[in-house]
Amino acid sequence: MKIGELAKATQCQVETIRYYERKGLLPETNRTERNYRVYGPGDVDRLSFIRHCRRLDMTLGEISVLLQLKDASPEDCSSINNLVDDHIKHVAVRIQELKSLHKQLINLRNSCAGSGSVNECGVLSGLSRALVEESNRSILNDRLVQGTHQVSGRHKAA
Amino acid sequence: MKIGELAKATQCQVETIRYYERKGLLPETNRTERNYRVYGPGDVDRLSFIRHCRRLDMTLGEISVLLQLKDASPEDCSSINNLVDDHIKHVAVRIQELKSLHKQLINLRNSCAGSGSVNECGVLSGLSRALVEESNRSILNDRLVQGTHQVSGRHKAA
DNA sequence: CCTTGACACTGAAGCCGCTACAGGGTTTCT
DNA sequence: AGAAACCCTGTAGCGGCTTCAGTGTCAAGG
Repeated sequence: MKIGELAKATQCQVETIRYYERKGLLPETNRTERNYRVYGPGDVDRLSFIRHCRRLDMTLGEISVLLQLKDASPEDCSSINNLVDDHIKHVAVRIQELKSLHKQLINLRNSCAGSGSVNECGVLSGLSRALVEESNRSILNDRLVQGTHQVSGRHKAA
Repeated sequence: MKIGELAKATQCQVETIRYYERKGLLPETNRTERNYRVYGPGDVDRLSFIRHCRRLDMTLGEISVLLQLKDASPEDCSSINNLVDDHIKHVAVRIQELKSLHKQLINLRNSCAGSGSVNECGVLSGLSRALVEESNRSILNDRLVQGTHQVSGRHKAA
């Protein structure tokens, strides 16, 4: 099968496949006489695996490690489980951060009395002040949160 | 005051200040004879505002809009509130996505019986299959989640 | 047989919000 | 006077792609 067919089979964009190849997640394939990449069912499996991992928000680095463990088929699965456990922790931390953020934003929003002028509004002045509440200060503290906004490429395309 | 002092006053890195200037969030300042940027108290306010917004994970685009509204001081604050409301929605959506993700990961992790071989483990095979549960399928569906992993620059520095 | 359109290829640049570095000049302190 | 600490510009890097420019290939229809 050619790259376009693989793309359809895995719900993945053609460019993304080539990108994964460059990054070493997919092996370099055989080529046709005319230099087209040729894939087999094993490639569908491997790419599906990668995409599922990405959907679980693992980094390409983590996925790389998983693929190596998978390829090596070691005796026990503890290294895989450790990786997954770590990832679960990442996600849990992000959720806590975002919850704290959400709380702060709601507080901020509530500081607007109604439809008065900006000067009376409280939201802008709230933004001018440090508005970290006592609530979750220890978590959010001084760091930036990041990651609320989705990268939109896939959505536009799909 | 010079750029380093502004940086200290706002807990912001010097390079970030110059970056904001390039991006148009901070105006181009006066310069000394020797071409050093010179800032006043108004700049501290403006940069603090920007940093607080960033701490609330707004994009520079959103902050730009807020700054314009702030500068223009319109009659009512509804446009500001709308922006903040939208942002709150973004955050809420991200939290839901991450919760669903977390659930899926826990399920995946539980599919490992114990310390058997990888073949029996279930985690890898789970990753090979689509493992979106019925639970939150509508939300996560086919899209990538992203943003679990923090960009670490600031932490290293601080 | 020729054209049109869909597909394939490479390489480079763009997105976000910075960070970091190279390679200079200036100021401040000892 | 010399060293450390600051300032400047410009460029490249991070992740995970996307997009674009420019070219080549292939199957179907007129």
